[in-house]
Amino acid sequence: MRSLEMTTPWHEEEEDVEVEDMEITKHRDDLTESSSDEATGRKIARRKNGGSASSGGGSSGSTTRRRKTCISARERNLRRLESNERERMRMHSLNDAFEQLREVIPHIKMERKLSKIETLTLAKNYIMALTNVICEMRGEEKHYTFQDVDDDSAVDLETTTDDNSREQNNNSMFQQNLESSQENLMNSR
DNA sequence: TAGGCCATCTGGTCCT
DNA sequence: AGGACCAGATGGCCTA
Repeated sequence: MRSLEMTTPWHEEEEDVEVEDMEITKHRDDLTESSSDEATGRKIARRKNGGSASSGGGSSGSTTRRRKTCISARERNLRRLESNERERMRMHSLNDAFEQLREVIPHIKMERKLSKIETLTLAKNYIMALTNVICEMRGEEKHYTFQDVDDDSAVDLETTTDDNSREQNNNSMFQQNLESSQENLMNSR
């Protein structure tokens, strides 16, 4: 478990807290304007308007002031903002990867896109199905069995019966797809 | 309205 | 030292 003790919260610097809040808001304005992603801009805008965005630990509303550190509060703010931007970019690239994964996983089309946990679960099942096909082609025993929905998935705890049946459909679709492509492969030889 | 999912911020820790 | 990664917190949106 992480320690909730913060060593040097960035707002507990030599400058007044309120001044720093103003500055961080200004920087967020800049980032919002420079961002090409509208959704990102909206999210940041929301943060500006409403959310405190304070995480657990030191930012619990304390207005105590401390005098120390070799870098200025302004510099610290700037680094925080740069760090936020990098983190946003990192999460965007992660989401891009999820999107690419969604595109290559055969699944029953839904009106809504697959959630992240669904995407990972389907990907796992697809890999298992592919592994089974390889085993079959080698004349080995299948590694995995698809019985209903697997029991250790977080999805299973939260999904409805419809979702469960959809996942079963997806699994059987894996099998059908793989069997037909297996036949094609055999025929082409 | 509750719950699921998500984006973002944030500070701590790890890695180069 | 600085960036990447991680996990907790928060609040918005959507759906049943």
